[in-house]
Amino acid sequence: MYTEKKIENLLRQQGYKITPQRRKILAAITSVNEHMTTAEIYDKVCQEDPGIGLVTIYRTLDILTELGLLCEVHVGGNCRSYLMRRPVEHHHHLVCSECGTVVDFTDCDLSGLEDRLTKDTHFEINGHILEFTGRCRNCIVRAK
Amino acid sequence: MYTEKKIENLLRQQGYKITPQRRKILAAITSVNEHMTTAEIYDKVCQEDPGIGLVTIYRTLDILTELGLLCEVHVGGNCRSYLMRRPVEHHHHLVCSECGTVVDFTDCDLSGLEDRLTKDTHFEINGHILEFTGRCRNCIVRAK
DNA sequence: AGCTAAATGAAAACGATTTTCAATTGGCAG
DNA sequence: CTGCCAATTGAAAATCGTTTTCATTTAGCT
Repeated sequence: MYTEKKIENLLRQQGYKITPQRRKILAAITSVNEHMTTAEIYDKVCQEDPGIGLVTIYRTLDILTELGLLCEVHVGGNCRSYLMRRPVEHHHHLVCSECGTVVDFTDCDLSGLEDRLTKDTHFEINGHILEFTGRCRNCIVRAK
Repeated sequence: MYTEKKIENLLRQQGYKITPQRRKILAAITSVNEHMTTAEIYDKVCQEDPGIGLVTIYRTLDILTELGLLCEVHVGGNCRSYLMRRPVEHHHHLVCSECGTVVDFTDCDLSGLEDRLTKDTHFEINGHILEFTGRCRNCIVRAK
């Protein structure tokens, strides 16, 4: 689990400056346990600091993504890429196609499949995306 | 496997008209066994009919996607959604992060994982995305 | 306190996709 | 075969999310 402070130190270590804007962005991201789109993060930060530029959000999110502190959800017909909070450990998503709720899970044993694919295709596999889609409990109940 | 004719009939059945433009788009898509972006499909169709509008490509691809005759690849940092050919059968992708080559594979036994997730989360799971990323044989060789 | 490279915000640029709208056309009805 | 009308088309403009540009500000070392 990354605290705001830890992330700040990480940024400093990498030579990035700690600006008030970045502090607010970190505060926004770490305060929420849900997946958020860029726009949602922007909105949240704006509540604190209406003067902040959307560009700054993008730039900061880019840095955080590059450092592996954030990751993205790849789901949905239009393929909008949703940013989400702290992965660190390898994990996956279960996404409700009705309300967008995202549940994380970590264990996925794909090593057997990966081995077979490596053998068949001679690819050097270095990662995978695994996402389940469905309807969450709430949406099932609501539909009745 | 869908032939051009079969797709035309499917469209007709659904009340869509068969126009010369749509014929050319179908010809382009069915003639290629590779994954193509919208732009690539557009280019290909343009070789046949330079007058065709990109809009028409988009509209036709939307229809075909809705009818389940096409699907998309969800991979890559910027999450560009690549359109590709005829899925019909459930399948997955192995994508080279360097050159973009896509290899399909069909078998993925995720039923155990799916069962466990259903039990844990009470989601009604109805699908999944599984994509491996890596470097293809060519790119590995080239890098040496 | 002063300096400098990094960071910021506004505006413009951008690429992919969608909407608008007037003109055209496929395909059924007569 | 002909006419009609809703569906389809293409051009242009609009839109969306993201990136670039650039002049101004600022974090953080000296």
